[in-house]
Amino acid sequence: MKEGPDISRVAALIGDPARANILTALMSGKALTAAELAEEAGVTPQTASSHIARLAAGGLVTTRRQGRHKYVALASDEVGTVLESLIGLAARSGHLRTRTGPRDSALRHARVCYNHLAGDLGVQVYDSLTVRGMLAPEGEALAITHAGRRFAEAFGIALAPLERRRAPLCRNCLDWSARRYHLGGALGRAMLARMEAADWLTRGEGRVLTLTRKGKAGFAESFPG
Amino acid sequence: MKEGPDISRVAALIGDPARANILTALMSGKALTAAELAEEAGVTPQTASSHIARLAAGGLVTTRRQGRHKYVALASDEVGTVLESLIGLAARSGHLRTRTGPRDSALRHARVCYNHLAGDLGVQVYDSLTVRGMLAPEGEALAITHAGRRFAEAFGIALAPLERRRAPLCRNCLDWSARRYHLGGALGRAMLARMEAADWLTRGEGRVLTLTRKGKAGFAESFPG
DNA sequence: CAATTGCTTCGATGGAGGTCGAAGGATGAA
DNA sequence: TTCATCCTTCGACCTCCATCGAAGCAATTG
Repeated sequence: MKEGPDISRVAALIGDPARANILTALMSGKALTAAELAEEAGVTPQTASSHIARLAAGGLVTTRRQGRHKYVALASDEVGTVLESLIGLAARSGHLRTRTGPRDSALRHARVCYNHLAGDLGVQVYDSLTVRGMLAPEGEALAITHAGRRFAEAFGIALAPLERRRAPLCRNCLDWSARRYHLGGALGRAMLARMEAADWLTRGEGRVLTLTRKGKAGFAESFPG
Repeated sequence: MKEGPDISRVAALIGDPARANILTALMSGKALTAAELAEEAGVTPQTASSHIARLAAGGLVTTRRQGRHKYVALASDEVGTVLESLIGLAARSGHLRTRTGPRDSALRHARVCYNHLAGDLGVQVYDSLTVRGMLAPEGEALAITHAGRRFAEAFGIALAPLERRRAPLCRNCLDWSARRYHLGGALGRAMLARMEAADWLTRGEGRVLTLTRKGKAGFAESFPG
């Protein structure tokens, strides 16, 4: 009937609430077991099993058996990118959930977005780096400056191995809660890993990140407003 | 149950084949009437009317009455971007349609992708500009060089007004048919408009573009391999 | 070897929604 | 006004599929 790839199949996969919850939970970047995903999605293990099988058949997730556990993860960065762009579009179109849970405010403050830092804290980092000339946004694109490279190395991040990969080093990532940009890409992931290693942040339930006392001081010093 | 914008609602809207066809047809950038969309989607006018109402309620399209016609268009560039990224994901995940129509090969050669040039011809332009140092890709980002600015102005494109807009000037757009990048963004749109004005290309059925004799010579001269 | 845990398959149920025929506006043309 | 065209609403049908109970398989534990 029409030409091109069948976009509706992929969209229909994401279009079920239970599957969307599963995919959203996987955006933390961690591999989760089928039982955990069932809990996240609010369905029974049987139902989750069927959904996971569909997502895997559709190429959106990969599964790996380990003992009697089945670990599920997003199939690629591209899937995560598509999900984030859908979240952005949904937020702008006013498709907010009717029920906002108690974790909501904590999520707005600091959360994981495919292994990089998002939320108000992520926006603060982005703004601080941009104002001080470490990052150079050009439209939707984002480049790192020489000053930014020095800063990253001083922060404990080796840029060279990150740049050898095909994935972009810096990427503007649109924050659905703040409607502002935060730092994605390989550098964003490396920075979050560094912050976790330095005990600035601890992972809470789901995608929530909690700021430690040490982190509070560290952010104020390294990323002044 | 979960936090954040409701991604599944938007995805479910795109997830119906008829609606996906409608949205894909609108990616030409033109506003189409309800009857035309019904034809494109392969459903009756009643069904199309219902789908259009849902898409409008979901914020994906805008409608405008003009006489007894109802013109439908994508609501924003962001919707087009999400659709393209979904097309890319679908193509990589192997969700190709079972039936490939006769227009398929023409589409692979040259087509409209949200008002800029895509297909083999679009990739040729992109590669030619990149090799000759007019465009500077950095990861997923894309910048225009000084040489590129001179080239664009000589091609009859005033860059200043384009840069005042918030939308990016250059954007890498992933081609589902060639799996390579072509030039999107404001500059991509301006170049296609210029090519059409110069009678290099004519719009065929749907998103198909046909190369004229004049255009054949023009491409060979302006965008040598 | 049980017993327990984690996942999957099968079958039945129920609901959501896509589809079109028929009829009813709404707009413009003759 | 009358007609034709375009779109919409209503109602009925029907398919698809999400969901869960029950049972079965697989792997670890005692």
